[in-house]
Amino acid sequence: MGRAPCCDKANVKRGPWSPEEDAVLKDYIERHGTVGNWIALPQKAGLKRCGKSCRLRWLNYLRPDIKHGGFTEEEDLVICTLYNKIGSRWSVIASKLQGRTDNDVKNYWNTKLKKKVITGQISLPTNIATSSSPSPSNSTYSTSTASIHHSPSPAPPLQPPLLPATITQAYGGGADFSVPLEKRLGTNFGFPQKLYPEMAQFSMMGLMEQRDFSGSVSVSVSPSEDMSAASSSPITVDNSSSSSNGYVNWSTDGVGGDDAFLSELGFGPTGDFYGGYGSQERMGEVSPYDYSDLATIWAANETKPQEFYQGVAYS
DNA sequence: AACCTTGTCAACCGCGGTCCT
DNA sequence: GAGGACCGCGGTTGACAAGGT
Repeated sequence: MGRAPCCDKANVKRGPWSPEEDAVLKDYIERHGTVGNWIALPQKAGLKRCGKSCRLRWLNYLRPDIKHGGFTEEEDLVICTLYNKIGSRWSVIASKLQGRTDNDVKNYWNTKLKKKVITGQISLPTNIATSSSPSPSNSTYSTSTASIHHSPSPAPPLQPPLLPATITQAYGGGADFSVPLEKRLGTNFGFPQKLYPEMAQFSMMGLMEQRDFSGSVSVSVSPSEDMSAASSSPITVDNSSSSSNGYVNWSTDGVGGDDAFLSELGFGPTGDFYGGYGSQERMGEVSPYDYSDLATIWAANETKPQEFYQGVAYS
C-alpha cells in the first residue's frame, strides 16, 4: 500500500498561477502565515491548488525577500565554488545567496552557469583569503580576487571527479608516473587551492620529499626513494602567487577539486574524510590543525599513501 | 511567413526524512 | 515501535519565447 496522495489531483488546478491566485495566496499567508500546514492551506485560503503547489509558489516566487533578476558575478562564483565542493545540493547553495531559491540556483546552473564554466568564462578565485586572520566560519566565500573572463577563452572541458581507480590507472597502477603529477598541477581549469605547508609536507610523506615550501617563488617536489621507479621529473607546484606566509598554491583539473587532489597525494578516499578541515579551500578559514591526526586516520582505515600508488583500492 | 530548434524557467513529481499519534 | 501525514529536496517536464533556417 503506497502513500496516500497529498491532494485529490482531479479537483485541483495545475499549471501556471494567475495573478488572482497569487494575490489570494499572498494575502492569506501575510495574514495567517502558513501555520505549518501547507496541505490544509489551500482549502482555508479558498484556492483550488495542491498544498505542495502553494508552498512552491510562495517559496519560489511570492516571498517578499525573493530577489528576481539576473545573477551577479559574485553569485556566479559562490555557486561555482560550492558546486565544486558539495555538488548539486541546491538548497545549501541557495542558502548562501541572499534572496535566491534552490530552484533559481538549479535552473541557473543548468541553463547558463555550467556553460560559462565549461567555456572558461568563469574561473574560480586564484588567491582567496590570503589574509593571515583565519575565520572560524566556512559559510561565506570571499570572491574579491576572483576572475571572470568576459571574452571566451579556450579551456579544458569539465571532467568527472577523479576516482581512486581512475587515478591509479592514470599512474599506471603502481610506481609508474605515466601521467606526471605536474600535468595535474597548474592546469588552467582547475580550482586553485592552497595547502598549509605542514600539511603539504605531511601529505607527501612516503611519496615525495619536500624541497622547500618557504620560498616565495617556487616549490619543487620530487619522488621519494620509495618511488624510485617513478619518473625523475620534478613536480613543480605553482607558488608564484603565494604570500609570505609560506602557503603553497595548487590546483586540480577536475570537479573533484581538493578532495581528488588530496587523494592523488595519497590521503585516501575523497569526500569528507578529513572532517572538512583538510580540504578547506580558503586558507583564511582554516586553522592550523595538527595534521598528524591524519596518521591516526590512515592507521584506522589501514590506508597509507604508498598503498595508493601500489594500486591498493581504498574502500 | 512558416517551421524548426534551442533556451529559459515555473511547476510538477516522487522520494527520503522527520514529526506526531 | 509502527504507520500515517507532512515537509523539503533534487530531478525532470512542459509551456512559452527567442532565434535560426
